[in-house]
Amino acid sequence: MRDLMKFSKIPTATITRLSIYSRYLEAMAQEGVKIVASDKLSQKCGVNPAQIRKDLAYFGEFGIRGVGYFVKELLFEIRRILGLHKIWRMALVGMGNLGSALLAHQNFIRQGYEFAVVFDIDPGKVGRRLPNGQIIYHLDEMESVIAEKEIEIGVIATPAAKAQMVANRLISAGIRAILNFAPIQLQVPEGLAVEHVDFTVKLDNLAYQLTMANT
Amino acid sequence: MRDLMKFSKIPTATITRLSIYSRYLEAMAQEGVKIVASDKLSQKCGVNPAQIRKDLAYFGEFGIRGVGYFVKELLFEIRRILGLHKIWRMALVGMGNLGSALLAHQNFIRQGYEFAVVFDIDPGKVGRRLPNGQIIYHLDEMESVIAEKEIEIGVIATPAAKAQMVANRLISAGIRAILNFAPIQLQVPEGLAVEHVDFTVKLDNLAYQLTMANT
DNA sequence: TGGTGTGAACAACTTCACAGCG
DNA sequence: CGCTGTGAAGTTGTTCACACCA
Repeated sequence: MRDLMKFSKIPTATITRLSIYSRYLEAMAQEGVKIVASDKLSQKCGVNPAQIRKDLAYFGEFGIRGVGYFVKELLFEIRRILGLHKIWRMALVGMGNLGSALLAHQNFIRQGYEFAVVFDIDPGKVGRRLPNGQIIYHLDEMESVIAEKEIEIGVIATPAAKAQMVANRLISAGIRAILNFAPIQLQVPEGLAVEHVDFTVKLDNLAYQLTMANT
Repeated sequence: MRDLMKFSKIPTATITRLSIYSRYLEAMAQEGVKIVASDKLSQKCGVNPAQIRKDLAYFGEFGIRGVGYFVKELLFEIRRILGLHKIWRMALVGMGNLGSALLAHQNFIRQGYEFAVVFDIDPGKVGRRLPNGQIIYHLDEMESVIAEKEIEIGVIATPAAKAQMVANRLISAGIRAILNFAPIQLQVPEGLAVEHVDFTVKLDNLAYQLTMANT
């Protein structure tokens, strides 16, 4: 981390790729691979080797010329860049099918994330205790619970119709980032971090590609 | 649809945005809104109005100068462009938590998609009949079932370790497109359509943004 | 020797600005 | 008059090609 000026103009795509690199570096580290060159990583990730080197160069000089990168060291650096030297505390909102699926995804902690609280609005669910130990809180308790448990990331897994309302409440409760699974574009104040996971859009892309292929 | 040459160079981002436009047009159509201008749609979607007009212009002239676009007509055109004038038959592979969540997502049919078959490998699940009427087939029956039921899109909702194997089998069974929820970059032959839904990457983006915001 | 780090060329996408038309 | 459709300008991201160094 040398020149902070650099950080302002780093492409989002670079961060996304760093995340992908880290995944393969993790696998390699586990297999006992010590050193990797950008060409090798390129094959695994489907990213141009020059792109990989440029992505890394934004943050420092991690490689050795004529050799490559030390797997463990590079993994450590990327995780540090991404901010994964700590556990991020998340709130899950919406205990439907998707919510359950997310909770069950137990690699989270290893990767640096945990669902510290769960919210729902259904009286039949509120108050129940989940296998992992969490209690389901009512939406109305959000403000106090989020402050108390020091939650930083809100995950919206509600129907689309409720998502904006939930986002508003998360924001006024002091959340700083939102991962949105509902199929709407959230309106949020400047500076708040939002990411959107939307597989219906991806399906439409596939439908388009298949349709075009037949032309 | 005038000049087919145009179609070769349409940005993926354009298709993704068309999908988003269609969502808001649907909402407007339901509310009885007859006409919309690119400025209005821009506010809803968070896309520059010139961008919207340019996206549409790839495919024809759908608007009226000085007026805007007829909501229903534009929606129809976009759905035609995306290939949603038919129901796409999909195979779900992996009946874990995520698989269940996907099956429960019942807007699919209205949007132009249906899970026509479900596969798993767990003997405790294979043969069971799901609420929607589908039987869970074993992976080994994939080749025949996919041909018989004329499946075009495969949806991978298995653990990462199995995803490549499943993809290979889907491909040799004749599938033409894959929606992959497993956190690995699939290796597939040229020309096969693949989309990847990966929320851990999105989380890493949020972690990075939060970390940077504190610098 | 062989692979990194990087300026310079290139390619892709977005926004501007305004002509043109209903 | 107002909003579309679009060339031209601007911006951003990617790839090349090679100097440089372990």
